[in-house]
Amino acid sequence: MPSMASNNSTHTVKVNQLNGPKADSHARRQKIEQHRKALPIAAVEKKLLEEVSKNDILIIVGETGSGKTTQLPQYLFNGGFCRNGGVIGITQPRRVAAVTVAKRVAEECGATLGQKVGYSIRFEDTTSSSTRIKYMTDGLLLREALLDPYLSKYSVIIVDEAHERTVQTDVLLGLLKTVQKTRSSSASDHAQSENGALLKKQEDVRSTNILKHSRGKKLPPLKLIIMSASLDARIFSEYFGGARAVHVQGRQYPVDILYTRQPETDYVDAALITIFQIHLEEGPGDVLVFLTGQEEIESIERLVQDRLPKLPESKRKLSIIPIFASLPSEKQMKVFLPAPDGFRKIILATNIAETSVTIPGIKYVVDPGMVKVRTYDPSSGIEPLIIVKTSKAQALQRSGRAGREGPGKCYRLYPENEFYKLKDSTMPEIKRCNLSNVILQLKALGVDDIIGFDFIEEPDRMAIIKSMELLFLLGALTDDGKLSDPVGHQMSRLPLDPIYSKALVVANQFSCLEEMLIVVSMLSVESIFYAPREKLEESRTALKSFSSTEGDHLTLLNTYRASDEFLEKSKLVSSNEKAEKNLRKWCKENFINSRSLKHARDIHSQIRRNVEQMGLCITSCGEDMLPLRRCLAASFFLNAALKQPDGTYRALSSGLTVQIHPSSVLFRGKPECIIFDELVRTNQNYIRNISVIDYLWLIELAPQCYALQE
DNA sequence: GAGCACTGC
Repeated sequence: MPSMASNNSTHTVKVNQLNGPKADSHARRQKIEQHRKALPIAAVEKKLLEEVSKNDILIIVGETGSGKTTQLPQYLFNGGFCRNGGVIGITQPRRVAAVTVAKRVAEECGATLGQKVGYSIRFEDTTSSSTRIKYMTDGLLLREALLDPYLSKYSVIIVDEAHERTVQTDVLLGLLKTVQKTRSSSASDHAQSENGALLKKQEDVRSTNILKHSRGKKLPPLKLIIMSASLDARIFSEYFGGARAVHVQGRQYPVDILYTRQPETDYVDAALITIFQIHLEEGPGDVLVFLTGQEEIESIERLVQDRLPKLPESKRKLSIIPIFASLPSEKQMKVFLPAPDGFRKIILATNIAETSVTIPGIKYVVDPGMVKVRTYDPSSGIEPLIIVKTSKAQALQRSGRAGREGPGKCYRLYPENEFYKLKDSTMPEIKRCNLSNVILQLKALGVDDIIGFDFIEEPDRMAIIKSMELLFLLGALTDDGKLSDPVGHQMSRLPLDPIYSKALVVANQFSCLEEMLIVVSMLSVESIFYAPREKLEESRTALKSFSSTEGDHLTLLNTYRASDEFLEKSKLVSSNEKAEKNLRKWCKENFINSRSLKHARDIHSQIRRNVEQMGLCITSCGEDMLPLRRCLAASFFLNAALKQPDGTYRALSSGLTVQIHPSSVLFRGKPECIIFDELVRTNQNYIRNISVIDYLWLIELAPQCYALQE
């Protein structure tokens, strides 16, 4: 291994001679350089460059703290991999990671963000024509592929965190495998061919390779680097034809793993006992407890508070901090604040603390070994959340949270032999989710044979068939399984659930695109309304001013319009910033989740641009909401339900007995025929976001599914 | 009369 001894130590002399802010920045640059050189990956810079030069595909297994995400792109840039204007693209599964890493790397390069180094995520693109190191989400790169099927601007693509195996990462790997083959083996005359022809042409490429080779300009080959933190690189290596894998050391403090002697019957109770045990017997340091959901977190919080007065006074200095995704962000921020003097922080977290949020100061981790996951039942289309045991990889990830700043301890609330019985890794998302969106995107990329597509791991056959069927019934696919024109093509361009895309594509014919843009934006975000138990009455009164007797979709429309009107008025008299702040206050008064509303506004402006680019005319139905409800029927027809004599409903496509969720404005109304947005299974089958329709509309607008019954 | 892990375009 080449030694990477410091080669510019002579600069140190100069630094001491400088004064003022310049000296500060110089000192800072030096500090950055020192930090970079001390990273484990720095020792293998030269070796890595050689490996990338020699191999078109390289798997890098980098442990936590190796520095791979920030350093490798810089090594490649300095190693000449951006010659001829090529861009190094690095994908991340999460937005925050793309943003924070890009900022850090820009600083390390001494560049302004958006110049040499930038990031691009949905709603936010900081890159420019001079950007050479581009961090982005993997979903965004997939979208880019729809416009540029050969990803021609990239000379290197690094897929980071591939071990997480998100749907987007898996699809991206399949796409990149083909893109790379095409770019290294064939002429680029397809580059000028129409979008979406990429994989369809793949067959021709193989058979008429030489012929194609002689025409057109050749695209430069694509270097592909897959980075994973899991110790097992085999699956990636095998997928890429026995690709070379290299290992980069990490830098983590040791974490003591402790197990229970016996299996615990009640992990919540066991967690509670462990919290107190750590607090009373262990030295200073904060505690991170992994729980499965909000309910568990709130119940443990109450239990700890209840027991606290029973402790000796000197031992009562515990600060309990809950964190989960739906918590308002200002409350989430509390995990980053230091506890009051002498207090120990006990952080009660969901999976959010496993990868998304890194909390400083954690010395102890309590891991009951359970996690809540979404599953998918292809036959009913329901995606229930269930509590299951974690995988070994997950348990390791959790315990690692205790060793970031110093040696730590992890308490696994199960016996050691149970650990060995756990699955090695979590089942990839693609094997347990609805595939309709994935299939629509692959079709748009020209993959006609979905079952024959080279997935790193094959999805369930039944799930593929069910999703194809849905797309066919929506009119996105033709009889022979090809993307339909224009409906399928238009739908694939929209970053939405296929049913929502369908609603937009047909809204034009109902002259209600303006309204439908708002409705699908509001449906696309987490719940807009919140009703805290202690203020149930107040929140209900607030909702009343927006509610419509015709259903929740119109209620969402009214809400959006009311908020928009408020914001516009506010902007007339205040600065934009002040107006946004006023809007947040307005949200609070009206029991609306302002984060969700902001998200809906962002989606709205994006999809409005999308439909304009498609050349659709944005029409409005004005005061008459009938066309809007008919349009909902024309797109949500698979989610239709009829009232039964006992007051429950029968979902027409699945035959399931369902109930209107109590949060719906139609909960008491009980109309004869309705369409709904989603079916959730808890104690019962509940349907949410519902609108009143006429059964005859279904026969008229969805004859492929409904006929007049004799 | 009910509660929902986490991401992403």
